[in-house]
Amino acid sequence: MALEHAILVSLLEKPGSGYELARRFERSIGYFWTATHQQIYRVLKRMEVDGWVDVRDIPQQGRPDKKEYSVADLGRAALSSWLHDPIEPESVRHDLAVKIRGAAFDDPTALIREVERHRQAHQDRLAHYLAGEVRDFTGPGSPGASPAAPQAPLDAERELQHVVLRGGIAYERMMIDWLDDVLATLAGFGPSH
Amino acid sequence: MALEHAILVSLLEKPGSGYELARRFERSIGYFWTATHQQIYRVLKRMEVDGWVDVRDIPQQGRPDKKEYSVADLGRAALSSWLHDPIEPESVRHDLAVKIRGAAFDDPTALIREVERHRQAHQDRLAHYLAGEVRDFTGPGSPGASPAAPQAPLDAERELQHVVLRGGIAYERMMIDWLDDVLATLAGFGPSH
DNA sequence: TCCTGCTATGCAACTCGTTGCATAGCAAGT
DNA sequence: ACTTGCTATGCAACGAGTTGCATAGCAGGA
Repeated sequence: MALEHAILVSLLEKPGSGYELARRFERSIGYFWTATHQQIYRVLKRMEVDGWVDVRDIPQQGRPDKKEYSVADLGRAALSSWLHDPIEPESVRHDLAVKIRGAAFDDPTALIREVERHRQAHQDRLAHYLAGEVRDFTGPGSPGASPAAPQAPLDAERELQHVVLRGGIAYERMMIDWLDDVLATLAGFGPSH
Repeated sequence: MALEHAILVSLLEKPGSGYELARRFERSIGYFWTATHQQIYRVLKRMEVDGWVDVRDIPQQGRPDKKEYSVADLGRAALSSWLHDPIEPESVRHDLAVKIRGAAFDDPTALIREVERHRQAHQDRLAHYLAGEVRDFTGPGSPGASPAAPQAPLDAERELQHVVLRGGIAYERMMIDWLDDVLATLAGFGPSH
């Protein structure tokens, strides 16, 4: 299980409340690990009991109080130990691939709209990623860096976030290309024209 | 939930026992949908109760009897209805991406071996896919097809399996390229040399 | 002979993930 | 005045997935 680890990473990048975490899991880290607010609250509570995170009650005006969580030493240690543990090649769940194979036993052309919807979703996400890349990873510290600054361990966090984002971009591009391939294949069946 | 649908597709492609299904879920369809024998037996039993599949007891010699499942009309209908239902853009779980972002708060270079392991796993799977492609999707019926045969709806099953496999190939290639990018990024940190 | 490993099926316990619902104050639009 | 929507947290129930274990016969190697 790695939701707790994803939460630790997110809290290390920036402390925040369960609610804020839930929203990060709709963007950013959420593109690589999904979680609902329910899971997050439940796991945060357990992590608090286990001493992985510290809580601070923050009164707010005009809105409910929030509990700001930050990573405790025990949490850092737990993350470190997880990082040093090898993990298995992750398991995949592609509903769409199952549908495509299943379409052979139904009307293949009926899948076209569905595939087009997915293609659009990937296109949107790609645009989103690219915008984020321009926003967060161009400018100061990126191209050649200032000649004086050593740059080496300077911003590991930033560079690692960037390489993960590049992975997301590559993934979306591949999906769009593949879905085009799927559409071309589906178009080869039943002359709906 | 779609395990039942994945099972229906697999049984339509070829009837078989729970055990055989479990092994298919380690190869072939399993690259797009994972399941253990436990899940499969449990779900198969429910599908039998619901009348989605038919069972035939097949005595064997030298080994235990097996129950061969095949898809019943109700199952076909259930699959068809699922195929016509739109599904959400699938949720992803990339442990490795979480690890990479987490490495910023630990020793990034310690991840290199892990990433190399994953790269190797993807390389192996790619080789496996490519071998399967040559084996199953070259030769009779593929390149231009015989001029006499209409070919259009002739082998939808085969063509759809092929396009899914091409997706797997594209995915593995993308991952290998991305992991190279990750390795290059990690190598930019801590001079372990 | 014993141990390992394969086919073949299954139970029980547990954890993880999902869905529906509930509370509660404030802001902003109709 | 009413409704919608946002921040913020949480319970309860259920369904899905994982892990450990059990049975049972046969094949093959040490």
